[in-house]
Order: sequence, then structure tokens, then C-alpha cells
Amino acid sequence: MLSERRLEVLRAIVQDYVGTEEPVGSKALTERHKLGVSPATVRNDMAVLEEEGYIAQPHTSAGRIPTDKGYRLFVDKLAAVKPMSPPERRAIQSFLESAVDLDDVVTRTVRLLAQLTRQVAVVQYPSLTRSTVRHVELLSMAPARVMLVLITDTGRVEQRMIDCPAPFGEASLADLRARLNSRVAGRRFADVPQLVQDLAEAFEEPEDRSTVATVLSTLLETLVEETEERLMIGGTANLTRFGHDFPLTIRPVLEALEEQVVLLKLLGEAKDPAMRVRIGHENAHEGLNSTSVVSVGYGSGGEAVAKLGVVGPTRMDYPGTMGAVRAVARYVGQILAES
Amino acid sequence: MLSERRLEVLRAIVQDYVGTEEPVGSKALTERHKLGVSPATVRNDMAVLEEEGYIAQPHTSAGRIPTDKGYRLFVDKLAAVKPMSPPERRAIQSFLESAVDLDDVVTRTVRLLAQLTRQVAVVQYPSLTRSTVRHVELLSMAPARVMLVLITDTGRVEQRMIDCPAPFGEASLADLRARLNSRVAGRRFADVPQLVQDLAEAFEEPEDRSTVATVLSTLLETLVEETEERLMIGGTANLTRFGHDFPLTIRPVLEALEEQVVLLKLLGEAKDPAMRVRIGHENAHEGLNSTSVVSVGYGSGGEAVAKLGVVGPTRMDYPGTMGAVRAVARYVGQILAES
DNA sequence: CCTGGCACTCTGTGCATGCGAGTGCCAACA
DNA sequence: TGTTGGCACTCGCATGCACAGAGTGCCAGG
Repeated sequence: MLSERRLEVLRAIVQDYVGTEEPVGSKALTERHKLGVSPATVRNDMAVLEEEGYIAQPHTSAGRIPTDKGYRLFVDKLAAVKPMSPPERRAIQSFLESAVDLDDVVTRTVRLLAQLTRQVAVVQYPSLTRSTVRHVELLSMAPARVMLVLITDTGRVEQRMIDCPAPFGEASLADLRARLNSRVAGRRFADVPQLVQDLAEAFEEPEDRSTVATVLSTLLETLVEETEERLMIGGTANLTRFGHDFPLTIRPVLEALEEQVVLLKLLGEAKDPAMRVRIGHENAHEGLNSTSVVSVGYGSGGEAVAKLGVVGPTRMDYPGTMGAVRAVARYVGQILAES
Repeated sequence: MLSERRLEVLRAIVQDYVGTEEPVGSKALTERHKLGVSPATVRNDMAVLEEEGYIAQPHTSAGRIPTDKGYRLFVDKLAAVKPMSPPERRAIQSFLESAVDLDDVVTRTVRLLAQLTRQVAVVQYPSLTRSTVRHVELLSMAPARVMLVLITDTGRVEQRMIDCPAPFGEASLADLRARLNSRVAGRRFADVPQLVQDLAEAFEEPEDRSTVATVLSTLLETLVEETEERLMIGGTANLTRFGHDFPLTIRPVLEALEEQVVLLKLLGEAKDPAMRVRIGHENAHEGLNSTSVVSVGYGSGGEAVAKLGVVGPTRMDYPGTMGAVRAVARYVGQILAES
């Protein structure tokens, strides 16, 4: 175990490096921080820290910079999440409150996150599977064409066109609509395909209804699959603040940001709503090995319906970023619960 | 007026510079192109071209690069739009055909454009104002809460929640819905607010209906305003191919790309569907002074319902880019017409 | 009007040099 | 044992300089 002072030295190195973007040496450290010891002592400590893999030097005779492992220790043991100031909180809340619909909430959240953290923001749309159904609607568009509209308690609306095998009367459509709603309204979305399946089996009589119900069931499943993964990103201009060598690092990051699949993995397992920090090589995706991802779940109730987070250089202000991410997630949750 | 050969020299300079990204000199030019004259002659021509402002040299004793004015001449007089090859056309068509809904069409179009041109792609959603209404629906969500759902002939679906001043019976809702649809279905979207207004005035009887109709009218107007401007971008990773000095150029471009308003202006006046090329300083937005924008309208009928285009360095392959943009626009139009 | 030749101007590169920041190690000290 | 000051050493980086290469402008001759 590292001594108290060595941890203090590590903390100082991380703080200075995050601020200056330059390798930090022993002398500069003792000048900027009140460590109460001489540069020589710090040098010894640094040697140990380097031995243990927490810091490294880019070249011999240069200062030290934290490694991924060093940042990890910093995040786990040395840093406290920095809470937002009351004015900041008010600003967040009022900015989010003026959103008119779900799209707007997400758009605003992305902007807000990007501005607060000065990094790239990623916000996942509230998951269908973990929302409950508020309303299902069937609209007759043409004799054999029906549009299905789904509305969730998080305000999300999805629609799909259905081509029916046979024309469909307005009366039977109304009947189906009523049965459908009485079955699924208020239920969790994940259960809906099964509920609809049951509904289909309950029919014995007119064939067309049962076939439509079957079509519905499969349609709902694909709908869930397809729309599960929507997300929105913003603040990509902040990538230019990555660092001096950034032409090399920025490209794979931009590429990764265009891959929805990668991003979703990035935000982490959707189950747990806890804040999660992935540092450098802890990210599975290779292009993101020099970035860190701070993500957290948000939701209207106690449970997370989706995730949001930011992507930035490993050299980032972790306490501040974590504070901002957490605060935004909290307020988005509130807004969704109200709407 | 410039002589035939001088135009030929300009064309050669543009082609070489676009290919190599390096200033092109007289000797290299005569080697790579069969101009039939000696380097010295080319030098004289270059001097004239520079005098006229079509080309410039970054430093004394360096080769020449085209100016914005040079590219403009090239695009207007010297370049023919390069048509896509049949296999490319087939690929475009089949890729777009497998889209399941409007969102998917737009997403795919963006990807396609970005891949084909290797530049940043921008696609505007089909305009509400210039579409026609296929269907309007009113859904009762709660006693005094109604959801309005709009479906256009381009497959676009928009919805808004309405808080009614007083509870609203299912019967009167159905009545209103029927009247509404008979009035607006098949009409141009731009006319809808007025039509609904007329509908409201036609009512004399139950007050609630007329108030709801009024609410509807204003709601529709704001809906149009708010949703007019949706667009999607992609291929930002291609920004890294901008050039050596790109850390300076890329930032304002990324910033501009996040400003919807700027982008919409960028695509040009929505009225005319003709292909448009804006080169360097021809772009009003300062951050885009070193980029060119190729945009064109697309639509399901003969008329443009929206625009799409790409943003790239002024040093781009104009014939190829224009060919790709035009082809994609054409096929997107087809797909929309079919759906 | 075109062409070859020539002098001139830059940029980019390789190389030697000097400076400064930072390190590692050691001997001395509490 | 842990801390400290001192000292030699190592690099990275900036500077200065010479040189090659590409390109230009201009001029005289065909």
C-alpha cells in the first residue's frame, strides 16, 4: 500500500497535469503544492509511483504524467465528485424545463452536458423495454394499411406502418384497438409482445383479426429491437481541445462516435444506474484508448431508463465532469417524471 | 477572356492540386499533362492566371494553388458532373430501398453520401410546409389531454400533446377528428393552420370544441416552425482528411455543423431544387470559409421537399462529388415517392 | 508567340551547438 | 529509517547555418 504522502503526490501530479497538459516535475510540484517536503523526497516518491505503474515519463529527463492506472486510483480513492453550485443547478433545471417534447429534452440535455463539461456528450433515448405503455393506437391509412402508434410514459412516440394481408373494416379496427389498449396500457413495454400474442390466441373467430394480431406481435418485437438503440451526440467541436497530438487521436474517436453500437457499449451495461468511469484502455474499443468515458443511468423513477455520459481525453477534470454528469442525469430524470 | 490553353492550364492545376494536395509547378504540370507546350510557356500562362486572381502562390518560389475564384471558374466552365457508374447506382438504390421508415431513409442517406463522397454529409428532413397531409389523428390520453398526430405523404410523423381547458368526451373527439380529417387530408401542410382556423369558426355551438380547434390552429403553426428545421449529419470523421493545417480549420467547421441554423442556410434557399456549389468565401458563415458546400433539392414529385448536400474542403473533387450528390438526391426522391 | 537558359528566391532538411528542466544517486543528517 | 542538499548526467528542444531542390521571372533568340 502506498503511503499517505505518496498518494498526495499522485493527486498533485494528476491535478497539475490536467491543468497544464504538460509533464510535471518534482521541483514544480513542490512549488505549486504545500507538500512540506523537498523536491528530492518527491523524486523518491515519484520513482516508487513509477515503479508501481501509476505514473510514467514520456522521455527520459522529462516530467511525469499519470498512467491509466494512476487516473484509476485517483478516481477511486483520491477524488470526490464535485457538486454543482446552486446557480448552476438552477440554470440546468430551467434550461431543461423549457423543453417541449422528448426530442427536445434529449437535444437540450446533450447541449447542456457538452457545455458544462466542455467535452463530447452522449445521451441515449429512454429505453422502450424499460418504459411502460401509456397508449397504443391503430390508424387506418388505407383499406389494407394500418399505422401503429405507441406512446410511453417517458413521452416517447414510435410508429410503424403495417401492410395487412386483407382489407380491414373500421369497426373491427376499433374493436381491436380497444382490446389492445385494455391489455397493454400501463404494462411494461417488454411484456407487450407476449401480451399481444396472448390476445391473438384469444381470438378464434374472424381470421383477419388474429392474423393482424400476430403481425402486430412480431412487429412490436422488431420495433423494440430497432429503436432500443437511439442516441444523440453533441459537442464534437470540443474534440479539438484534446491535445497537441490530436490529429492522430481525433479520427478514431470521430469514427467511434458514428458507430451507434460502439457508443451503446461505451455507456455501459444499461442495468445498473450507478456512475461509471472508464479510463483509457479500460474501453474495449481500440479507437477510444486515449479517452475516458463518464456515464450514468437516468430515469423517471428510481430505476434507470437509459444512460447518458461524456467522452473526453483521459486527461480530464474527473471530479468536475462527474459532478456535471450526475447533476444533469438527476434533472433529466425529474423532467421526464413530470411530463 | 482567357485563351483556350490558359483554361486548360487552370483545369490541370485544379486536377493536380486536388489529387496531390501540394502546390503545382510549371514543370510538373507539363510532365503530367499533355499540354503540348514547354514549362516556360506554362509559366507565362500562370502569371496571367495569377494576375486575374484564379490562382495564387502560398510563398514566392512555390507552386500555384487555385483560389476560390479559380475553383468557381473550374466548376462553371471546365468541369462536367461525373455520373455514377451503373454498379454504383444499383448499390445506392438497394441500400436506400431497405429502409423501414423515414428516419431510416434519412439515416441511410447520410451514411451513403458520406461514404460516396468521403466528406461530411448533411440531409434535411422533408419539409412539413411543402408536404401534404395524409392523416391527422387526435388521441385522448387523459380526460383533458389530447395528443395530436400528423402524418405526411413523405412518411413523416409528428406529434404534440395538447392540454385542453376542459375535459373532452370521446364522442365529441371523434366528431372533431372526422371533421378535421375531411378538411385537411390531401391538402398542403402550409394551408392547414388556416383550414383549421376556418373549421373553428364554423362551430357556433359547444364552446369547448371551438376552443380546442383554436388551440389546434396555433399549435399547428408552432409545430411547423419548430420542426421545419430538422436535419441529420454524418461522416464527420472525414474532416480529418481536410489537410495538414487542419487543427485550425476543423474546429470552426465542427462548431458550424452543430448550429442547425447555419447548416440550413448552408444548404441554400429551399425553393430551387437545382444543384448549387458554394466555394470558400462564398459561404456566409466565417468558419466555413475554407470549405465548399455542394447541395441539391430532393423530393418525391417534381418539386423539392428538402435539401441534402456535403461539406468538404475547397480542394475537393467537384465533378465526382456533384455526381454523387445528384445521384443520391434522385434516388431518395424515388424512395419517398414509393413509400 | 513560343522556347531554352539563367539567375534568384524560398522552403525544407540535416547537423552541430547550447540551454534548461528534470532525473538518479550518494553522502550526510535527524 | 526517512529526509535532504548536492552533483553529474541525460535528453528534448530551440537556434544557427549550410545546402539541395523546386519553382519563378525575365530575357534573348527562333
